[in-house]
Amino acid sequence: MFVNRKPRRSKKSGSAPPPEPPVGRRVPTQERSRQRVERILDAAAQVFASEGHEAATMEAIAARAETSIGSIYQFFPNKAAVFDALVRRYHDGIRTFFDALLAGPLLEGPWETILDAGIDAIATLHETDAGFRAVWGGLHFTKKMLDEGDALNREIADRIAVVFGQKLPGVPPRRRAFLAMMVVELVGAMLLLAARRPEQGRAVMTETKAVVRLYLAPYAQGAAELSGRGPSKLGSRS
Amino acid sequence: MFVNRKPRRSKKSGSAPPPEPPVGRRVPTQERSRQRVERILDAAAQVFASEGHEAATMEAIAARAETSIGSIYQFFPNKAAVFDALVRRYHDGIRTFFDALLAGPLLEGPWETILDAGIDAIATLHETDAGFRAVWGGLHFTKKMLDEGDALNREIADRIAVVFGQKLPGVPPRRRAFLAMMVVELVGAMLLLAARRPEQGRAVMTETKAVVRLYLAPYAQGAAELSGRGPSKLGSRS
DNA sequence: CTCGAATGTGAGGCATTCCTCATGTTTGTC
DNA sequence: GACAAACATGAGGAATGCCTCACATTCGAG
Repeated sequence: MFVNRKPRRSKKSGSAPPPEPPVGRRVPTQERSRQRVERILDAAAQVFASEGHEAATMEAIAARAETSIGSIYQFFPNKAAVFDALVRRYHDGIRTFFDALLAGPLLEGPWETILDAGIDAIATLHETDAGFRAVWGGLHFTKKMLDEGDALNREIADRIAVVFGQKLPGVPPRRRAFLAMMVVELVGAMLLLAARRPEQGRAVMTETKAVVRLYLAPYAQGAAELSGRGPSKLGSRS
Repeated sequence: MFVNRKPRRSKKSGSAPPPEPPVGRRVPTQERSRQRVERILDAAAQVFASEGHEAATMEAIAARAETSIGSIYQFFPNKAAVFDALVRRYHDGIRTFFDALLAGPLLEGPWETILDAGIDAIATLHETDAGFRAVWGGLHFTKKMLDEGDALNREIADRIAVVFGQKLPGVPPRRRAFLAMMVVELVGAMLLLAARRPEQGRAVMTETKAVVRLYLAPYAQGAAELSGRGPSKLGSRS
């Protein structure tokens, strides 16, 4: 466990510390320390991704960041805060990623194109960025982190549901949200699989696109009445 | 890390210990201790599943098993061995599960029925057994454990590929294996999702069945030539 | 340059954890 | 009942990890 140490907030007596961040640490004001914080987060991601979670000690992170333990504690109150910050950084990155994706000219095309391009883009991001990979797949050793990952997935699903509203009209909102959730989770899981089996990674993502297309096809414009599977009440059960 | 203690194998001198398990510990011969070993493994699964991996200390496991730390070390050489045994136990359980599933009269029916019944059965197992859930989704904090989980998935996929050989003729073997892998991983991921969102769990599994059916439909008897998607070389890339 | 504030450092305190081992208890056999 | 082997126990040794704090260094304004 991380935080169950005695508070021990002694502080030198004789002077009232004026600002003092309530729970966090010093806020970096110089460029130097801002870079240091970045290096610490990079190191945390690298150590976690390559050495595994057991090896992610503060010593190891400090060493990889080429700094000292003390420096870490200048900016982070404890170990959990480091990983919180790391998670937040990558989650923000993913949000930005989706902002860019859904703001581009992509939305003009048919839904199949959007999906294919979106999946390709995420796959590339996942392949490229080790930190993203670590946060996406492996940083779930705290209940809180798992919850935050889940919350991010819901957020992404919400955005996709909006797109579905435009591209798959005639599907009731609840069902739309459910479909979006399924797509997000499905693609996310397949990303993990692709990372776990590098030699088949590309093929996995190709098939993932096919799966999602097949899954959504019955809901595309006008197909609802033709096939047996149309918009239904599924997904709104308690 | 677990095992990087000095061997310290002192042993009393003066007598050649005749059997002595090479790396493990005593092999339980009495019924009493056999039950104790079971209780220890149960406790390990429970602690891990409910308290999370950080709380899975030997003390906690001993307490939950209502025994002493010393007793654990009577049968397990170290902490890693406990989790190894736990993983092995549940993996064996899953193998037995598939043996029963694929040996029953189920195989006589059409492939859709087999898939639906199989998915339902696994979902029930996953819902019922907390230990299974812990091993399936959360015991991946060691490289070795992740690898063993991956190996198990491959094993399951191999068995399913055999069934595909009977039920989806005309699909080349490599493609069959790939499809089986996709199905296994897809269902596995959806099980995790269902556990993460209990209120939608049933709906998720229902949709999973639909996804898998849609995915496999083009490969069913005679459909290969009709649709655009037939047996292809996909999945055999390096 | 001067000086105060911001920043950087790492040995060591404190807690926690794994694991051992001397001692005590139970079981099965004669 | 007597005895040995199997089994059970938990205090404590050894290691490790988180975090602090006194001191050193760098920065930037005047």
